[in-house]
Amino acid sequence: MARHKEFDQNKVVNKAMDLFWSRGYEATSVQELVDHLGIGRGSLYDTFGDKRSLYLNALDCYQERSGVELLELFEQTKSAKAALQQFFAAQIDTAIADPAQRGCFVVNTAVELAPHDAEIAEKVQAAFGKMEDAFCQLIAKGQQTGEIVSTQEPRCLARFLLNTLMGLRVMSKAKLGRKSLEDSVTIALSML
Amino acid sequence: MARHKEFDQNKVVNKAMDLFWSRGYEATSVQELVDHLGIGRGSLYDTFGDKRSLYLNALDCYQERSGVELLELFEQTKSAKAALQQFFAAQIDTAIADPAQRGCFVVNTAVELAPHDAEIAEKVQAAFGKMEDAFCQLIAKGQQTGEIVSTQEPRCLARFLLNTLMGLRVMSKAKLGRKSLEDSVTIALSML
DNA sequence: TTAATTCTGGAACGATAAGTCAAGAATAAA
DNA sequence: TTTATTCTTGACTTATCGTTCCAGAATTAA
Repeated sequence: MARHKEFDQNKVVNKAMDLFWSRGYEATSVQELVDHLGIGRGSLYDTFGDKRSLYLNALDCYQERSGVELLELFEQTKSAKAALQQFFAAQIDTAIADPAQRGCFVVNTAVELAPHDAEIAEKVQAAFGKMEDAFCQLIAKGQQTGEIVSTQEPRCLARFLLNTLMGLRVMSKAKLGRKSLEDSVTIALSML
Repeated sequence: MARHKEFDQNKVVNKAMDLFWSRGYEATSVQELVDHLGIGRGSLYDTFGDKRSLYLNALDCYQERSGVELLELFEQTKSAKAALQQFFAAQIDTAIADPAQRGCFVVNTAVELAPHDAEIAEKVQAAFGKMEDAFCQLIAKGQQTGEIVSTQEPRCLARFLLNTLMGLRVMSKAKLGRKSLEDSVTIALSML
């Protein structure tokens, strides 16, 4: 009866994520979105409702993506400790390599929007919770095999690691140099 | 020859800081500033130039304020370790008590503006550097008295603590509950 | 081919943005 | 008191904001 959408909704959300991620919510105008997404203004509003809903879509998209990364981290055959070391090293590499210093979309959202938007705050909390859980499982695994010290609760250590990660993602916004980030990670992981 | 300013410039900058701190740069309009500052639009532009310059003034004001806090931390007679514990505990209390979840103005600035504004990025770097230096001196002092382990370089430990603090200030944006923050701090400080 | 439906792009909307400016009030030196 | 200067106020400008709407192109079922 009717024609199909001419654009791939998933690709459009990914492009929107790029913009929101690098510029933030307020600093990104709908006009910029229209230009960058390659679809018309009307299509944007028909498909997503409004700017905020598009942002929520982009946020979900990001979380899905980083969820996959976490799953890979968790399921790899290496030791838990090595997996964590590799994970944090990759975080530093990514942060240093990004010329736009986008940091982490969830952290950016937490800082810019969470205090003023309850629905977004919930999403941010959920994202943090997921990461904490992943760390927690990995640590518990490492404690069972004995390669991670058992003097601390896995949950507490997971929170500590999550906190370290969030710190990293802030520091990487300010071009502090690789050494600063590595020092923090080295000491944090020596805790395990 | 001419009349004086009717308003106290310092107080006005402090009020501007309040607004920028809780809403961020982009989400704060000049009209809101005018309403909240209690001065006219013209006075604002005559005195500060533009919105961005007023923001820079507010940022300086904030750094000055937290610089004083750090100095007090450093100069108190207690042990270095106790001073750090007290400092982080106070950070948590402040974060939990703030209904607006403003977090840290420097962190907010780092996330929202530093990647797109070189001058602001420099200010943020300077602020981070100051904190790192303060931590470093305190740690060195603690290592001299033997109450802090000397197995790590003071500079590295300082970076680690700074990272922990930045993490805290992000986590506090998302209403994660006191326990999460305390777990992170407890483990981080057990490193010393 | 026709009719029903949906998508598209851009014009247009009212609201609000940041920033300017001029006119009058206030002040201090002469 | 006069005069020169500065401050304050709010209306104004220009541009852009997010959003709505519509006319026409595109598509598919009948």
